[in-house]
Amino acid sequence: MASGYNPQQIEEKWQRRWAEDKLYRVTEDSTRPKWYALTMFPYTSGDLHIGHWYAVVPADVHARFKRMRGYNVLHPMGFDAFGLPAENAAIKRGIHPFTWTMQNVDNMRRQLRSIGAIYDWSREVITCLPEYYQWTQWFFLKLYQAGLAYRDKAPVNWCANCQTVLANEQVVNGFCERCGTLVTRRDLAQWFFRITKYAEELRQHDGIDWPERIKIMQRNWVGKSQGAEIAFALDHPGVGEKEIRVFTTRPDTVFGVTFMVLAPEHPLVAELTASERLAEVEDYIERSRRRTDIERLATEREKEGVFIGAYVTNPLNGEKVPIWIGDYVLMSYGTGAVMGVPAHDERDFIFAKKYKLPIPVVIAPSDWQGGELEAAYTEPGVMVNSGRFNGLPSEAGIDAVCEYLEEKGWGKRAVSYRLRDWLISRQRYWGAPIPIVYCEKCGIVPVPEADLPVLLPENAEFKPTGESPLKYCPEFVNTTCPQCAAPARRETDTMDTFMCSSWYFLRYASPHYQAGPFAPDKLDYWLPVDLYTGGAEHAVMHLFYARFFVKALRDMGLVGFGEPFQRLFNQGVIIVERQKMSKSRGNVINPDAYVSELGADAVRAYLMFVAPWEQGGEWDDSGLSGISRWLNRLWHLVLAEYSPGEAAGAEAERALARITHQTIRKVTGDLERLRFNVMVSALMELTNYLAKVKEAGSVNKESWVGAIKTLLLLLAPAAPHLTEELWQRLGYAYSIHNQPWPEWDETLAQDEEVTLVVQVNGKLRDRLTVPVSITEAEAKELAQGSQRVRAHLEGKTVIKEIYVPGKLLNIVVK
RNA sequence: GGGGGAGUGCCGGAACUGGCAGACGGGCCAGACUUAGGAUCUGGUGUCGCAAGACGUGGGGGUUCGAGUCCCCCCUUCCCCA
Repeated sequence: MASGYNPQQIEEKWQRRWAEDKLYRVTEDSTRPKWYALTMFPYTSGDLHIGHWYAVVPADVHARFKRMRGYNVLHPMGFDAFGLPAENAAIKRGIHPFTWTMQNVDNMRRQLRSIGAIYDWSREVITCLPEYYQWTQWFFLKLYQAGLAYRDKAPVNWCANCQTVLANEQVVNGFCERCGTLVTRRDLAQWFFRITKYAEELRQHDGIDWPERIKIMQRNWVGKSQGAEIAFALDHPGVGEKEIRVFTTRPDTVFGVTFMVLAPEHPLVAELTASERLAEVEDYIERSRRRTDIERLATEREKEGVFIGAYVTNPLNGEKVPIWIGDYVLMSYGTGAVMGVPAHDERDFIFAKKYKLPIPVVIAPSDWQGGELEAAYTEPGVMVNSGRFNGLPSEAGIDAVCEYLEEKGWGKRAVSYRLRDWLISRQRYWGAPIPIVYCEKCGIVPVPEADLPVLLPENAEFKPTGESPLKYCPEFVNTTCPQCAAPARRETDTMDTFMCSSWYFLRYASPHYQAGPFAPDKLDYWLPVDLYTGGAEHAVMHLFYARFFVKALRDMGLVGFGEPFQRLFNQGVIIVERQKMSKSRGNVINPDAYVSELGADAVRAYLMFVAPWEQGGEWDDSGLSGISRWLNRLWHLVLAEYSPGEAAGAEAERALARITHQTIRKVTGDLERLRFNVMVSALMELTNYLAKVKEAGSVNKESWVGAIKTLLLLLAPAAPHLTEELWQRLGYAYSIHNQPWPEWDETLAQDEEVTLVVQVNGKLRDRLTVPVSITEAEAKELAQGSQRVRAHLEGKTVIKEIYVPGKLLNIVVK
């Protein structure tokens, strides 16, 4: 009798052997179709928990399946290694971010190896190494040259006491984390990428296979609205500006404007404020500085504002409109000014009620009697009190008003996006330095490509200031101007880490290429990514930035495609005790103990089985032991001596072939559609069936051997170590992972008999086992012969009979 | 407030384009083998009912010969945006 299943031994053994043989080493091969399967690379946080496994294992199973189906599969792995936690570790524990990060990489790489995936480790990328971030900086320069990178002022969190910039997480309830001083917002010159240039294209997802909800989220993120930009005339002594422009989606309501609201930081506020209002206005501006944008926009918050004592004129009706400031208007959206139409906008309605501003109706509800409104009416209606437009339906009015505005030169049709440019400056150490030099004479000077990388100095001081530590590193800051050689200063901010992950999938094609970020021929072979999998939390940020990057590179002629990820799939989340796993909750499941006790193969199979991949589910030890039992049973079944019994015969052999081929068909389809849970259950069913066959000895040796072989091949992607071991023990040639995927024969998979359901008035009355070839007439006759069916037909007239071939007969009676 | 999911036995979940609800696994119950069992094997397991049968996929309505599946309303819950 064979020895027992011992995953500890065989898993390590095969992992070593595969590595020695370079079994999963990938090179370009024009004779096979390529398949680029990418899993989002992990952040180097320290340990892989079971959630990481959940992201990684089914992706590996699918990649292995593709490999067996004859594809040349690239399935790489790497590490997203820059970012704040490394710097916090430096501050808290006095360990250098590089050391901390690389220790984590070592540990995570070890854990990832224990999974037994087909990663080609020679292609690993680590974003914090100079050989990588040199190209991150190179891309910055390319974007700068293309006019897609620019410097502008943007607000940051500022602590007046510490005299420093704070990161968002250092602001606790609006106060400085350390000294408790109220945090205000202050403008700082920072770098932006002009992602808004691609707003329209980023809304479209033509030709790519992405989940509908991710596409919707991205469209909402871009936030396109159509409407008009309208100039309200300004005539204010001593002010050069002659108009204030507002964007509105409702030009049909312009006759109902009774006030205008500017963002408190609007540049005209200082000039327009009447002296007697000054104190109140300044006080209001000061208070709104302390609020975050999210607070300012919160719908449940009371809308507040202050009249500044100035007016504009409504071009359509010539009325004087008082100017207010209100912090629910943001400078960064639209023009930083909105028109107030209280009768037809909820926020404006509340605002007008509070400050007793008039609320004239200009869009009449169908049942309107001319009275006052109880609440804002935002639906379509008929235009009233609107001069020449009276009587027009409001939907048609939008167009008519636009037409008129354009004719008179008072405004124009316009599109407004919610999307803002991407702020990439971080006042942090652990990131790729922005390759820019500031020179007294030459101004902003990009670092020449030949001088890359701009290395992060090792000896930076980590003060928990929130300000870039590079600022206090003279060897780094002080340099010479690349243009005029005069003394100059380096940019001390580093780049947002989303920048590193916006192009890493390009690097895997040629990770050691030194003449550029990628070798063009290799890129052409592998890209775009065929299947990209990862968590849905990256729906907007990472996936959005990566798409922007690729589109920008396409327009520079650097890549030949406009979408990086052909198909996107989001797996669900593994939860523990009904809660999301997190370090702070202390409910993180580390897979190492399970791997050493039950084996990686059992953990792999369990994660596939626990729930549909896109859904995720609860981690449950007892479910895992069920899988372990199955693999054990399978092990003994495969290695057991098989001897046909006296009852062995052709019918049972046909039945076994049928089940086997049906299983091939099912498993193939399930893997193709990433339905791993049902794939595993199909393999369990086949195992159970084989156990019965074995017990009965009902087939000849050849049939048995063939079925076992198929079972192993079908299981190989899911349980690579176990199947490799059994494959070898059965005497087949190494490696099972180089075998072609089994094909099914549709004829053999065909059922000979089916269960015909007989219903009377839609209620199940009998089940008949009939040959598949049964005709409608035969089926009806058989049904009539059924005692149980007849009982329900007695004394009734048959009105109609519905027959679904091979499935069902429904007799409708009265 | 807007957008998107999800509600099926005791539990995780099956059910392809409407056609046998509950596959597979866990748990539980009974039995076998055992010095022992958190091992292994066999059988059972939606609810009510002795049975025939009736009921049953969050609730209510609808379409249909037939609805877990399609349509409308409602409830619960999760995620994203505000």
